[in-house]
Amino acid sequence: MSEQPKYLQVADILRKEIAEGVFRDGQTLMTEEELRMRFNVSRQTIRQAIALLEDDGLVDRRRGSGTYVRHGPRRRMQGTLHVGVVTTYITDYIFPNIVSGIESVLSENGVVMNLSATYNNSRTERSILERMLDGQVDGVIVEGVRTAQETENEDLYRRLAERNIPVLFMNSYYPGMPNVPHVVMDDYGGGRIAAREVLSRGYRKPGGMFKVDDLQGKERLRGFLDEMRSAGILIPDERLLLFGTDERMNWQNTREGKAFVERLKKHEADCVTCYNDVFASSLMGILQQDGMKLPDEMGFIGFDNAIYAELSNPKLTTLGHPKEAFGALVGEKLLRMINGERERSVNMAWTLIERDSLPRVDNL
Amino acid sequence: MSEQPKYLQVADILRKEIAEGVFRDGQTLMTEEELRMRFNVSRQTIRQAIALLEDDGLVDRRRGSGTYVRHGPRRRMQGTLHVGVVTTYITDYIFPNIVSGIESVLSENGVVMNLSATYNNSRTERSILERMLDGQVDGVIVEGVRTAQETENEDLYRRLAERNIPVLFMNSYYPGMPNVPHVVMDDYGGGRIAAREVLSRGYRKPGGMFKVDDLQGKERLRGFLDEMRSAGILIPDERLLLFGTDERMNWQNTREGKAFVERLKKHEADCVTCYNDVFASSLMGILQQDGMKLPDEMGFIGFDNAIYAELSNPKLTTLGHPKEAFGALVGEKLLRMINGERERSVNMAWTLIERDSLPRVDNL
DNA sequence: GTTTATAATTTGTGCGTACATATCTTGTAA
DNA sequence: TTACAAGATATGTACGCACAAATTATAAAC
Repeated sequence: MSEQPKYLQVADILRKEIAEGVFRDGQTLMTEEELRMRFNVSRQTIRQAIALLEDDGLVDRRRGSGTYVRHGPRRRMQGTLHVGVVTTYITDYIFPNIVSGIESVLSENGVVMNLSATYNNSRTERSILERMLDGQVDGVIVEGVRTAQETENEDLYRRLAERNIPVLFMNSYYPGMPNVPHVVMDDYGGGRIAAREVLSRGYRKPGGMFKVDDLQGKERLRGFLDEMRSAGILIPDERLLLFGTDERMNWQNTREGKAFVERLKKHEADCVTCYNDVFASSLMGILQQDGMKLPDEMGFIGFDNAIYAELSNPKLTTLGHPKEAFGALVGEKLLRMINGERERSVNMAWTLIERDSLPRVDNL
Repeated sequence: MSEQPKYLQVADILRKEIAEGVFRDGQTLMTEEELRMRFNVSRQTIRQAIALLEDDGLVDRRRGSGTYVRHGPRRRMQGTLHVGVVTTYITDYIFPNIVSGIESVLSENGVVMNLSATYNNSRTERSILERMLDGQVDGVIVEGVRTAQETENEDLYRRLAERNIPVLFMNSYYPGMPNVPHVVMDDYGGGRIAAREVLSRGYRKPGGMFKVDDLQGKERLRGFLDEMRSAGILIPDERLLLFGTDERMNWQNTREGKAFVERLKKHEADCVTCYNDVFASSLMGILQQDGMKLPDEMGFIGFDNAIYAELSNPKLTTLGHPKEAFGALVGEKLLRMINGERERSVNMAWTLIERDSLPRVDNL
């Protein structure tokens, strides 16, 4: 009684042993009677502990037969497999395309998809993952939330791992969890491609704006700066705008945002590499409203090749995200993981899509 | 011991009494001791029964205080509300728009949406609803599956009702469950509008193709035929093609489908009212491929005003589904239901959207 | 060797008791 | 009236026992 109730202690020990694979060979867990003697508690206490494991879907009890550890693919007898998909947004931007790619693979395989959005909020992510743990999903695809920081939800991911529920990160992952595979774009490489493109087209005062509270933005920025540096160009802070998710919707109203725009109007930079196409078209619109002629006076390059890229004026030169193909790969990978295969992480390559926003310029 | 274990019997009785609102006034359920005397069983048995109710989220136990019946809005202490949304499809057709409308309302209110698709399969619907029952959702929005037939899943809807989890049907509902409110389009009225439109533009040999295994199609067809009849026109079977979800993807390869197309090519009808825009544009394409000049040789009218309506050639005249506004209304209604209000069913009106596929014709 | 009856094993149900711990109520003192 | 302490009340934990019901292993019979 010292600290925790006995049945919880017993449950924790068994949980750990199951995770470690102690019971892998023999299909059966020890008998209640054996456990009773081992832990020197009453049988009711043992039963209380095992009930917890059963709730978690870790073991199956069969009257007259024994208690069996569920391991490997947890296919319920006649039930359909369920996969939870947790993205930051659902109906915006390129997410419908990615989700569509995932869904087509899952539905072709008779797997039900269960889709939720975190809105890049860690507590929402927590709430969603808790529900997934309650609801017995067979696999989870997650787009990490503010992955530049440590996640508060590592305990939930650990519980998923304890239950042998495969987890696959997409777009963005938590570096603190190296054992969980991910499928992401090669953001560092993308940053380098963007930088190289900017330079090769003759720009000499490159600037950039990046969201840096997720890995994508951090890596894109890092690649961008690295490539610039290796070309002998050091970008001063005045030509960079860094911001987080919370400033996303109204970065242009922040002090830093306004100052940045003012500096651009004075032509302190001759082009801007943008975190993604939303910000690129938003920034272009602001500058145009203030009378700047684009793309003549300033060049722009974005990421993702979203609809904005086609609709904006000038049309955006951008790095193309495979979207549907990306989602399909993610779905296929998770299905293989559910079937017990070990999967490696993937960094997909970007494709440059040349449009009108980054024309070649002549510098004396 | 006769039939069922005692603890199950006790649980069932309590479940029923809770559903009937016996404990509504006093916030607290009877104490374990009182229940023990009432049912004349041991306290352990009572606890076993109450544990089941707790798993279902029907009651809350507080050590030192008592056992409380959860009724009305089940807001978990600090947790976020979760709403399950079950549609037939997610990424196709007008569903992204409807879902987007729902999502915007829910996310504005800090409610997490949990989206799944049935693919119009009753067993998939069952599997999804079971997961929702496990995972403690606070409300459910469902698009009924093949609502022209009885549903096999009425038991699950009953369990949702027992737990005071509000359910709202959208687009299509089960007539056998009159107590569950729904938000649908006025499909019967839409059928009449389409018929009136066809007649007023001078068509004299109207035909139609309808999916009739869901309420929408049945009602659209009924309204269409009623309006025709009241105008003195009886449509022979040869000018109608009726089919179900399973024939959806390749109706044109079925015997009936082929025969129907052949009759159209012989101009046995001068216009076709179609279940929705997918079928309208699909049918137009087939006829055009066979050399028919549209819309001169045959008129078409669809339902829903999906993208197809804009993209097809000729552009489709169709009845406009409000999509986002529809979804928003659905979301708002469910939120009110979660807050304990009683909501009435809604039939939303269609708006005729005139494009090019149903031109006025001159008949001698 | 196969079948069938029997016994042993294992989990499920049910009762009773005791004490722990959190909460609520009541009474007393300031 | 407020604050605090003691007691009453309710659920939580833990033990023990007995028997039921399903499964599995064993032994006997053909």
